[in-house]
Amino acid sequence: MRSTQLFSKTLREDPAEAETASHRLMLRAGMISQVAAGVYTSLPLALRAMRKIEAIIRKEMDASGGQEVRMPSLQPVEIWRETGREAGFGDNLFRLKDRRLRDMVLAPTHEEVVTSLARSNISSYRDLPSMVYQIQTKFRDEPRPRAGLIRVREFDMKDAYSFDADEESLDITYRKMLEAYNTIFARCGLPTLAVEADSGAIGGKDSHEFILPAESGEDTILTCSNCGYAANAERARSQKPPMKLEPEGDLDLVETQGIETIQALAEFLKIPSSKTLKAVFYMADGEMVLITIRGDLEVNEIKLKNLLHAKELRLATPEESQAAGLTPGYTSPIGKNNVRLVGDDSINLGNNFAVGGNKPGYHYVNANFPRDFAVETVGDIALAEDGHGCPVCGTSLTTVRGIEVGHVFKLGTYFTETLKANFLDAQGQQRPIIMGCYGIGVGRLLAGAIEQNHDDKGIIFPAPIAPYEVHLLSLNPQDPEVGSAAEELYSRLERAGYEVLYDDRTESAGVKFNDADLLGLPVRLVVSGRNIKQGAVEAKRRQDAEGSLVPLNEVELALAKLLA
RNA sequence: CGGGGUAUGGCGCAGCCCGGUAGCGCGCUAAGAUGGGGUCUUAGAGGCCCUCGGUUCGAAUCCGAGUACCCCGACCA
Repeated sequence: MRSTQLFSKTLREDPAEAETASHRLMLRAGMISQVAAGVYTSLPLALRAMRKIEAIIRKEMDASGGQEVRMPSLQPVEIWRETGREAGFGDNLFRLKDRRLRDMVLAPTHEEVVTSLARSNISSYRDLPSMVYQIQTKFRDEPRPRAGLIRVREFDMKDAYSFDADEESLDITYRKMLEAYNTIFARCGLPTLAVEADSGAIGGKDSHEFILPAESGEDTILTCSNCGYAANAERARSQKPPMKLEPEGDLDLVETQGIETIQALAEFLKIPSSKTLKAVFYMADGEMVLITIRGDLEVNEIKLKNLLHAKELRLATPEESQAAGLTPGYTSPIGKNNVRLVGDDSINLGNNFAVGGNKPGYHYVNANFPRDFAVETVGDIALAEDGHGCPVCGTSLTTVRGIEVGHVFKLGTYFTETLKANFLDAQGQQRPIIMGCYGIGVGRLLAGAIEQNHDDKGIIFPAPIAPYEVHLLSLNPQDPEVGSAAEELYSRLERAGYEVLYDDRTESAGVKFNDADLLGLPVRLVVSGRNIKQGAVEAKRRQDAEGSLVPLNEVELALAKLLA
């Protein structure tokens, strides 16, 4: 491709709206163009990179026994009602009406349709296991699209769905997919971390996310450098900092006028925050729940939601707390019987806690569980944090920020049961098919790749997903000698099958070098008067500081080395 | 949904406080010079100043109501 013909242009200045590196660079490089919040046009350079990612994905999915299909985005709302996910997705679901005023949705994912498909195509254990996948557009009305292609409302996703007869078979499929995913990301030149993840409201046993480490990422991961444990903070378990047990003291009420936060309480009483218990008020499916957790820990709402089997969970409003007789800053579970009481298991780690006095201006000291208060349920509902112990080996956990680029889960039989996708087993019994699903965000992976691979001058594309392999610059194409040498080299490389972006513009050398750095193609070839005099071109990899002169007739040899 | 911010040629911005019919840089067009890190000169083209309403002889500018986009949060009492 000649630069003079390329549809998009680079920008000399940073677009004002873009703060995240990948967003800024993709706009400047002329890869994407915004249409609305979270809605983008992919220009030729971005599309080529995405096609390369897709090709890698297809190859691995096919190799794992997947068969490509194409399901529609436009779907009747009824199947979403059947599975309960019309409500589940809520406002994230794009809705529209057709001309007969029937309710339709733009699909955010395809479990409903694929399960219906399985119902009509799979009837016997002989049809299992099997897997279909597609690379197709998803629509999700995200509350807050952000950072260019990182979080958008319309995006391409590879989604695969597996069908198995039993759990053992699903295990095999699942492990095969974990491997395929590792291969895909490795082949894209992108190191990812497979981490344990929350499987969401639908349930299912195992779930892993593939995280691309990046500072700008939205996910927080806890990892153990010793045993390799890695989990999303949403569900990570941890060994909470232990506290020495003391001889139990007598429960006592002390005056603490104006002391309303854990921090103030700890300072006032000259004790660590881990010697306090804090009370947090939630509404779980409309019911007030009082959470008690050690003062140095935070509530993990996802863990809490899972523990309570709640559909909807949110913090209680001040009015709701008031109505339940809970005094902000001074509440404890002691003597409470008008609300549900739930405790984090940290209430067992330590004793003689300071807790709210249940009247303004007072706190109890030496509160002990279960001597002084009861709770309906005790469970792990605390957020795992940097420095906590690894749940497997006890080593101190560290946190990493990252971008979720893939997610795999064992779905089990939720969809096949509600949509009655059964098969006949060898004994002639009807049983629900067991499903797994596996997604990769193509555009997000591209953005993540740039997030991870750039410097202050621009993108540094991993070779396997670069829009072109070679950036051929002709400095001063007006010069007949340079011009014809560059033209010859260009057509020679094209014929040899290289993907070349040929900067044939009559721009100054500086402009061309800067644009080449911005686009970040793996190898840059420079044809100039001074190189040609020596019968050579300069070859330089984007990530290297210096290039080297290569004789004209050895360019292919050099490229083979530099692109390896 | 809550908070903050922005909206003026393709991009980045000034002008607004103090109302008088729009300007700068980049990019674009043309010509010439230059030719290894955003080079220089000259001449041009390009704007319902987000929308609607109001005030006024007159509104990019003042007032009101919208809309869009960006950022933060959606979490501890």
